[in-house]
Amino acid sequence: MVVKVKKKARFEAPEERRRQLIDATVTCIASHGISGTTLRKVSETAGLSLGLVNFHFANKDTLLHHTLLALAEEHRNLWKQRVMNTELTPVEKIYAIVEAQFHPKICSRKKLAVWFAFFGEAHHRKVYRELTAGIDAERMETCRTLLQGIAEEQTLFGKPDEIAAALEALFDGTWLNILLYPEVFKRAHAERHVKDYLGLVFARQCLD
Amino acid sequence: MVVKVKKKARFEAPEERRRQLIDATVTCIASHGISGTTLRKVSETAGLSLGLVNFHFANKDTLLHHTLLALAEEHRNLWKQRVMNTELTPVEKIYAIVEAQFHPKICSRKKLAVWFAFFGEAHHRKVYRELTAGIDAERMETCRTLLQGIAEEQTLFGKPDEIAAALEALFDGTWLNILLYPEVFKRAHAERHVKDYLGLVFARQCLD
Amino acid sequence: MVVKVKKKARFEAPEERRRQLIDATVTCIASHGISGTTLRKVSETAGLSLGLVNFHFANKDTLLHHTLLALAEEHRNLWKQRVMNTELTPVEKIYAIVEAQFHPKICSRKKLAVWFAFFGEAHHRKVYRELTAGIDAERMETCRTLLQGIAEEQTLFGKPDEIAAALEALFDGTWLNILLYPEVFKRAHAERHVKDYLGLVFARQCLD
Amino acid sequence: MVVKVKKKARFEAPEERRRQLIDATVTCIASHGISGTTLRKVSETAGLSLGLVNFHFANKDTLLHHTLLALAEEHRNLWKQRVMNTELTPVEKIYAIVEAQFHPKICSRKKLAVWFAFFGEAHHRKVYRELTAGIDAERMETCRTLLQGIAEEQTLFGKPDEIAAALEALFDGTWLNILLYPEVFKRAHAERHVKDYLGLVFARQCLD
DNA sequence: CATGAATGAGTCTTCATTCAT
DNA sequence: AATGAATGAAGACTCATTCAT
Repeated sequence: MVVKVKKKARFEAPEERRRQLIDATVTCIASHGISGTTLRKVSETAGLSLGLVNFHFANKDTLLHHTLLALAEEHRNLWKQRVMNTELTPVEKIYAIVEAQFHPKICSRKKLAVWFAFFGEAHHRKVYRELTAGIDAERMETCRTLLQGIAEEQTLFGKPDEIAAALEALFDGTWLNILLYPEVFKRAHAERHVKDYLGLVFARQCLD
Repeated sequence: MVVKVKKKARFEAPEERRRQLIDATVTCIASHGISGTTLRKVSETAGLSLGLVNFHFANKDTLLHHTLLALAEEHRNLWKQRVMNTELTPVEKIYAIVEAQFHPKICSRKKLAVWFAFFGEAHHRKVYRELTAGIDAERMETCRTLLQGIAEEQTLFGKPDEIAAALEALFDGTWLNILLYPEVFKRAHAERHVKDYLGLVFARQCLD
Repeated sequence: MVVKVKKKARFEAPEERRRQLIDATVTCIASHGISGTTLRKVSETAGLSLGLVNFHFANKDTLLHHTLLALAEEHRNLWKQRVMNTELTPVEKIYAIVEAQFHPKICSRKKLAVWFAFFGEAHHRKVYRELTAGIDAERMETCRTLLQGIAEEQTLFGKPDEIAAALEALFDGTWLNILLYPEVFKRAHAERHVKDYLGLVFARQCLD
Repeated sequence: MVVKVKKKARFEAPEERRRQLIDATVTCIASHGISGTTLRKVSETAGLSLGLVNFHFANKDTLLHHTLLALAEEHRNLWKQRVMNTELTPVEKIYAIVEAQFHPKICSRKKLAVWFAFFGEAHHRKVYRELTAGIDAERMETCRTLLQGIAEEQTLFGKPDEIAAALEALFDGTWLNILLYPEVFKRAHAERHVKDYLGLVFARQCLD
């Protein structure tokens, strides 16, 4: 005799469902890449039915779009909130941005994998640019402005523009190293390397 | 009466065929990513028949494998040959490695796209590691050794280990920026930023 | 505090609801065909909720069934009422049937589209037959009987049976032409053509 | 033990394959309508694999397109060839067109079902118009021209334009009746009715 | 009565791979 | 060696239907 088991998750708040699906998408992208992230795998990972994905997100692209946005906003919120803190000096704010970059919530291998999944295919790169170019530019501009302010106070080895650009490159490059060779490159190392670079730029060694 | 016209490219040297197919694969990955690179597209791009792809490469994975290897070896050959040059000082060798990294043959957007295609998906990342971890390690180790040698001669702001690691990160990070925002980040800028970093490390500013 | 705003159309008379849904179904079938008529589209067209459709009609087939019946009955009522009119001569009654066939309420492109939607698929053709074969036969039989009566009074060029059959064919064929090429074939033309045919049959030309 | 049965149909001439698939499509549309004609059913009906359909026809729409064209051309070839016959009088040519319309090869229920399948849905109606409006117009124009020629020789009850239009309507209407009520309406009856109509138009009865 | 989230079977389409020629 | 027709598994997406609220 067949006993109908009561399905677990019906009638959740819509926002909650979307969040569940986005989380599952992050997990899937991390494991299988974007093209290997099938809607079936996402639904299974989320413990929901296949059709539900398309009910809450018009199509796969929309789901990916929201997944990327969710990560981008989580990251921005983290460093923005720190930069807003009026008690910090400009130098401290820059360091805070570095720390946000390598914060465990942001710099988990799972999430790094998602970023690089978007970087890995021309189509998704375009989507990435459309969605987050602004956020990237905002962070870089923030750094540049802070550096400019610092430059008025102390010697800076390098132009603010170029230091900001190098910083972005270090952020991305260390992320990639962590993703590729996690046994060798750890979050703490990455943070250290970037801070060491800033140490050179802020010329503490020479000033002393 | 029907006369069978002889097809253009039959009975070419097998090595030539494989090279053609690998080039076509690079082009396809750059345009459509790995998952969007179908064997049909590769064969059409190469101007060859579909069956030929599976004839020369057991399967798609093997084709990708050889494509990655071809790029990795091209890159290694470039910097190795320069580092071998006994007329260069260690400092010059390091700069030569940087120049190789941003050489137009290596650092074209097409080829960058291929690298990041492999970085973008867990499965391909694994392949990448298996095939090129050695090459990456070799380059980093070479830098480290050179830096160690330099450290015996002059003040170095940073430990050779960490400078080598930061250098790798800068390489990858600048590549990514070039790939993502080609209008903003150019090869020449990238090279400049890395060299500026080395300038800080080699402490020229302070020494002078 | 949240105040639940009363939705516009709740607790309407059930018959009214069904009528709304049938009208929406007609509209949808005309635009998208039967298979393109989804319950969601019907509910949206009617401005009602999705669940309501299945509440008032057991399933899609039932909804289609009632939609067809509604059109068939509307048509029958129109010609029946005219044929009942005891003041008309048999010839006038036949003409009245023709006029009913091309009455704007019956012969709108929207409704023609629905008829031919049912004709277009074996399954729906079967449904059509089950529901309206009787109505079709009734109309044809009415014509035949009228023609038979007329034949006793005047020369008729053709047998009542066959004239009735030809009439049916003309009805359907002109409808199809209006549906297919509305710029070329208008309701008025169609009516004219059928009446011209009757003119030949009733042999006015020869009698005069 | 599993014995691999040799698959029957490999490497047929491409044109032959397309013909097989079109035939299967006609069969499927007749049984299940256009929306019920799945590529799987088509491939099974043809005894071929699913993927092959999309190999020979870019997509379902293209397959339908070619199916419709095949029927339309078969029909046109039949009446055209007869009208070309210089030994026939204009009246005989008109009758030949009628006979072509009800020729067993053209007027099989299977093929009628396909025509009305296209008539039954707005989207397919549009396709039908785009593909065969010219053929329809050509046939009607041919009739009109023939009738005009006849009118110069003998009394014609009706204007050539309108007779041609009525003829088209009779063609379509009788086809529909055959499709809907095959037990009642037979090909032979339909042909008879149309010829009777022409008999009235050509006014034999009155002339005698 | 009414709602709309949830389900899952079914459809079109793509594509790596095979293999007769 | 070379070709490209053929295969079938797998993916995105749709939709009738159910059902908790």
